[in-house]
Amino acid sequence: MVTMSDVARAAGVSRATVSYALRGDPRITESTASRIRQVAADLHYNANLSARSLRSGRTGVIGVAIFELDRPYPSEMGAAMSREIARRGYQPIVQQTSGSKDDEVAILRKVTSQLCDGMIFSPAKVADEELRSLSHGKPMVLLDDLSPDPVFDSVATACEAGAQTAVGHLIEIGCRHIVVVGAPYEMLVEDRLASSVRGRRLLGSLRAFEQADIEVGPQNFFDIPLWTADAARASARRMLEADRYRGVDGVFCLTDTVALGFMRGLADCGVRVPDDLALIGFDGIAESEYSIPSLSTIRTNLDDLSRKAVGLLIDQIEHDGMTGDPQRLTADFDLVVRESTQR
Amino acid sequence: MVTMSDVARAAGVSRATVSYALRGDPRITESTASRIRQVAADLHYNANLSARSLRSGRTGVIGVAIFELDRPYPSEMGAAMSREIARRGYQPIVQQTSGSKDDEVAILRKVTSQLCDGMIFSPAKVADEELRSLSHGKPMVLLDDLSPDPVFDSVATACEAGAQTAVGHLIEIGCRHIVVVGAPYEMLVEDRLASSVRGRRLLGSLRAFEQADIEVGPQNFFDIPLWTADAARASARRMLEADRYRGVDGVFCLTDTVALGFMRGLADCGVRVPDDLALIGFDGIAESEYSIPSLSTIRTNLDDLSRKAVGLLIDQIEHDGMTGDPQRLTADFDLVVRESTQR
DNA sequence: TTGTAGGCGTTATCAA
DNA sequence: TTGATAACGCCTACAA
Repeated sequence: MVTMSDVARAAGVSRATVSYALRGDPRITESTASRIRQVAADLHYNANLSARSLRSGRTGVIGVAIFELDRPYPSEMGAAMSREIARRGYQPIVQQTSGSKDDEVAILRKVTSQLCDGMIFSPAKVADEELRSLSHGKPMVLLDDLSPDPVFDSVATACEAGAQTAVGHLIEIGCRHIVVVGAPYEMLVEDRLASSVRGRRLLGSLRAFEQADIEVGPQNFFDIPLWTADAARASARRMLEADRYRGVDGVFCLTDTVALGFMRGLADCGVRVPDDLALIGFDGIAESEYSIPSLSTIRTNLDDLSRKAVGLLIDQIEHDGMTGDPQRLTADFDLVVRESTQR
Repeated sequence: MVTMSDVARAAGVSRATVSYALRGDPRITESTASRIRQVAADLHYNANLSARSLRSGRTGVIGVAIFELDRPYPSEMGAAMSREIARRGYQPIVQQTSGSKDDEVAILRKVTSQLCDGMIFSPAKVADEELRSLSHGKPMVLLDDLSPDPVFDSVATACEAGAQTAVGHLIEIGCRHIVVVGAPYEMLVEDRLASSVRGRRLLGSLRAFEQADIEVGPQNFFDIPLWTADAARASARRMLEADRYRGVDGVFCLTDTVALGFMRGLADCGVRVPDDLALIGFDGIAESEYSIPSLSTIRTNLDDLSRKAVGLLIDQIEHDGMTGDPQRLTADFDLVVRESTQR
């Protein structure tokens, strides 16, 4: 390994001079500095991150922890975050939490507080208070943290407004019996506070029903065991066969992945979209554009989400922590109308 | 921050003893060790990775650099690698190279050689020799590195055998005019050595044609500008309108993403799959199971790929470098027959 | 404008 | 079985 001392020796200066020169400190003359840069390049010198970090407490790395790397929405989000982090001059690293609490904790302990100057984190299992102690004061921005008593800055997707728009769209194109797929009716009662993404999207749906003076009951909600394409596909038949859902002509799936799985399940049963039934999703994943039929959806603007999240985080990093109360921003979204709701 | 000294003081022992105890060194009595672990836990002590790494040269982190985080195949691969790395007791981090050479180089210089004990890397733009110097002797395993003169251990997808199986399947179900989408006919001549994934898949296709005594020409190959769903979708119409491809009844797309985009493009033109035209892809991404119609494909076994790649890498890490010549393994695959080739 | 020196938290080598 | 001590490579006051 070639160290700073090697560069210093080769350039005939001291280690300190090399350090200053490479970091662009103005006190070193340009001629000396450029000679040193040349020597460093010739020797393939690379500053040792561990040493620098040990000494300065900075690594220039920002971490992004997402749920599952192999699901479309989280991975598109991770990609957008990575691009924005790089654009802001930091090195992005991505990790998957797999939704297990142990993984979340391990990542926080080992990686965040060690390798990263800050972290963008989407907490699934770890509570806000625990996060605070795990973060050891390191800057952190949360995604879709809906806890009533936030500890960190956060950015949320527009769950309520988006869901309201989705269901509103179904109503507008003339659907008479609309079902929201992905959460049970009972949840409306239990989680009226809507401290989860599911709850928030449910709430937004309810708003749309209320606004159109549509009375809702269990027949307007259909739960599935997991938000996966598999579960959604299998569930479609169950819904079609249930008396309660007879005559459904419009479905809002709480995510695009669920929508695509559900659409596939409908195809398995010979139900045509949009002819027999209109379908809309939520997220705006890439596949929604290429599916047959293409899927209408509420598209979260991931560039906007990333800009907001990374912006908040870098503010914290560069100003030594949060200034004032935790902020909560919301990402832009738009309604994308495609074939699946074309009547 | 709570350091080792704090733990040592609180436990009434020296720093060295703490270090040994926490790392399970047998020379510390179990009673002392467990007392120290208790104290460390009480104080929420976390070993400082930078310091540990500076001193020992190990971080316990393995990096995975993939092309694009938001494309299905790379992201599924990243997820599988992450799981395998974690299973082997290391911390996985993932980075996207975006296919730009600068990004690849930056990641190698800043992250690999610094934060990671080793790296799994899929080189797009950087040549083997350059990699060697960038890696600074750090363990590395490459994916789909087909250079004739390998420098690193690598794992490849079964491009040739897979493509041969795919085209063979189309022939078997009775297709008479088969087109390979994703590379031009001319490439067959230019790249007979097949030092790229594209070339290898082309070569495999050719084998299948030869084996069935089918003469091939430009009418059996159709190039698209990029391996994206977008480009594939737009290209479908162009192919259907070209004289040369009149009467096509079977298509092998060089990746699933291309296949799904192409299928969408066929739908745009009113061509039905599989009735008018059978279609098969390559990779085995999750969406291929849920598309309408579902997509037949050559599925790369990502668990097998990960086990092989991570296995090779950890061998290098734990035995201080490669032993002997670079190895080249190949991942298992299987043919998955679905609706798109059901006749 | 450049050099000297001390220390960041850990691990490894000794010595006790 | 444990403890003192010297690195690891870099950064930064401070001295020259």
